[in-house]
Amino acid sequence: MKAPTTVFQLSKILKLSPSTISRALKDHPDIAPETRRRVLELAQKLDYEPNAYAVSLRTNSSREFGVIVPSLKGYFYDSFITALEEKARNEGYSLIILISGDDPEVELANLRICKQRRAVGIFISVSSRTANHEQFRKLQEQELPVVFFDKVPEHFSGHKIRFNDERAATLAAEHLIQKGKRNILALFGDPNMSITTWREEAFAQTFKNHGLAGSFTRQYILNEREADRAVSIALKSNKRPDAIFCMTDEILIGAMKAIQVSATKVPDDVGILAISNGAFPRHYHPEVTYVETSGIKLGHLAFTHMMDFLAGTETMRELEVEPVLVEGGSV
Amino acid sequence: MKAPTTVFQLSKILKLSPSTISRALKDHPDIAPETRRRVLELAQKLDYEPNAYAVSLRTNSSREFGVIVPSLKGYFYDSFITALEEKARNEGYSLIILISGDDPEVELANLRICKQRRAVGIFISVSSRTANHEQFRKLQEQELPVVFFDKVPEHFSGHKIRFNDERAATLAAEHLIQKGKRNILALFGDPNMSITTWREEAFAQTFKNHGLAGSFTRQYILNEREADRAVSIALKSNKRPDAIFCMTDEILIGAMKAIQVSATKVPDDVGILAISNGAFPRHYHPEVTYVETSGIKLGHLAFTHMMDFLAGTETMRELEVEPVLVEGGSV
DNA sequence: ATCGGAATCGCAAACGATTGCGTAAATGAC
DNA sequence: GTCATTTACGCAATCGTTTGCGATTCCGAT
Repeated sequence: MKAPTTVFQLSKILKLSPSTISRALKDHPDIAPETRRRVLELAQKLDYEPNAYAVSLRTNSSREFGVIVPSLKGYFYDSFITALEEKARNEGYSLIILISGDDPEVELANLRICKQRRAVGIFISVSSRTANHEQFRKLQEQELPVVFFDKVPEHFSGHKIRFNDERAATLAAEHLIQKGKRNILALFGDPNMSITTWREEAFAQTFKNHGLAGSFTRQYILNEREADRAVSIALKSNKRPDAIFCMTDEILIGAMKAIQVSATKVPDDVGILAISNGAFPRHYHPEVTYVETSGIKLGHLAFTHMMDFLAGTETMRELEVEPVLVEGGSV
Repeated sequence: MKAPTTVFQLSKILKLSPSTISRALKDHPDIAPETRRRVLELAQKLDYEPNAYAVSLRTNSSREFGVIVPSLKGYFYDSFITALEEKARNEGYSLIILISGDDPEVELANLRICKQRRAVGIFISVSSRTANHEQFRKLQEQELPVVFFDKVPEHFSGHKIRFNDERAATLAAEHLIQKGKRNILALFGDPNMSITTWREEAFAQTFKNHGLAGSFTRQYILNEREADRAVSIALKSNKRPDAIFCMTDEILIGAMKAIQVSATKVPDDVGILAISNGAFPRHYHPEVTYVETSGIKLGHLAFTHMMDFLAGTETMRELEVEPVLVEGGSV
């Protein structure tokens, strides 16, 4: 790469000092209009762009946030990041996006990168295998704001932005109850993940509150294929479920594959309801009714909270996004 | 944020010069083992991380790439970026990911950010509305390597990494012919996009080469809903197609919705074949046969080429990823 | 005792932009 | 014409790290 234009070069050409160039470029009142015009003109002509490193070093402010996610797939983080990026760009910030691949080692390395880049703040969805919170404690000690989102560490206090999972599961359960479903196959995710526990308990509690504790059968599903198999078996059984609840998009996809194989009609033969980011449910016909856990909303809230905290108008808090029911035609 | 530890602080505490600290931290042979040990120990204790801005400013090398994409959605860019990020991280580089939202203005702003950040190189999939190539010419003038990928500008010469679209369409056509399909509904995308033209021409040519020019009906589809409607109508017509070809994932999704509504059986009643990144075809049952245009492969090739060019072992070139047919059970 | 040469470490100048302070010239008030 | 103020610009330090060039000590070899 050719050496980019610098203020010094501009100053030499115009026979001015670097100070004057710098001030002219940022509309400092000390500069004569005619001088400013000449500077801007030459800067434009020579394609001058300020060296972000020099600026950040001198002003000691980086204007960038670190974003650490386990993966870009999963149809959630992409929308979260999209929301974050848009808001950040509008405020003059940019993002360092780092993918941990659900590996605590890489996650740690990524945190170091954020520190080296002097990020003003970090957004992180922790890897599911992250057990040690020592690094987060250190960051707090150094007063580098860390906003946890989606997958938040349970036994560590900090900024947390997540969905109200209990409410999501409750909404789902209530809708199924209201639609008269009394023999539901409820598919939950990994029972070792706290998100599963929360959703499952709220789901069960809702049925119990309606005196319908026996209206659903729960099953734990680790991946798409397992969902496929579970639903496939259930549909063939003699007491076929009248509705299927899918805790995640992944489970929904597996379930829908099984339904497509069978001659089962949705929603007449069996109802489907999922908790989802909102993309997949629309891929089917009829569109699947779902409780929305929107990455966009989460991204907006996370960014707003970060900015407020940086501005000093907010304290360390745990915030929740309220999910809403989006009716398709599947229940 | 608290002020992070600096070499200067370390040097004061250890009564050494900053030079010695700096050298000790990077295993310079001039440093005595005992001294190095003491420095590393204190650095560890005080959580020292080098200021990336100061390093980049001094060494004049940023070790980061700019990545500009129209969007993160669409299940293609996410995999491309994932591939890029992994390779970059392994080489000690990181990515500045910028989303243009298919807006040429934002795209331009993003390019400026890359320049200000002194990115070593830029990967960009240009917005479909980008008509002016002036900015790219300027970048070439400044010898800042720009690698175009996926959506590459047609009338501008530069590094281009894209799929062999002609081959993808040819593969698709040949597979349909081989399977005996003679009444195909071929759904292409926006006729104003060059990618559509390439795929369409190769598709048509393949049929012509087999003396089967009349075996398919082409239709242009701008979005998912249009695909849904087109297929829906076609399936009800008295000369129902024996196969449907979908040029993109978006079209596939719309087509599959229509198929789910009808009582049509795949592949017995109608075959389905798509050109896809590979995620969606697996969501259906039977899994949809597709010609793979893998974001992962494209990402790997783009990064490798960028590194080779930077190393001087490659020249400005246009490279293509060869698509492969992945058989599901839909044809 | 002298000398050559490792082995260690420090000095100081960079990298590019910003900014408090100082100063010369221009302007205004009287 | 004098003095005070404003206008417009320059000086030089600074951010944190790197690195070429010395400088010092210490050692064994002659």
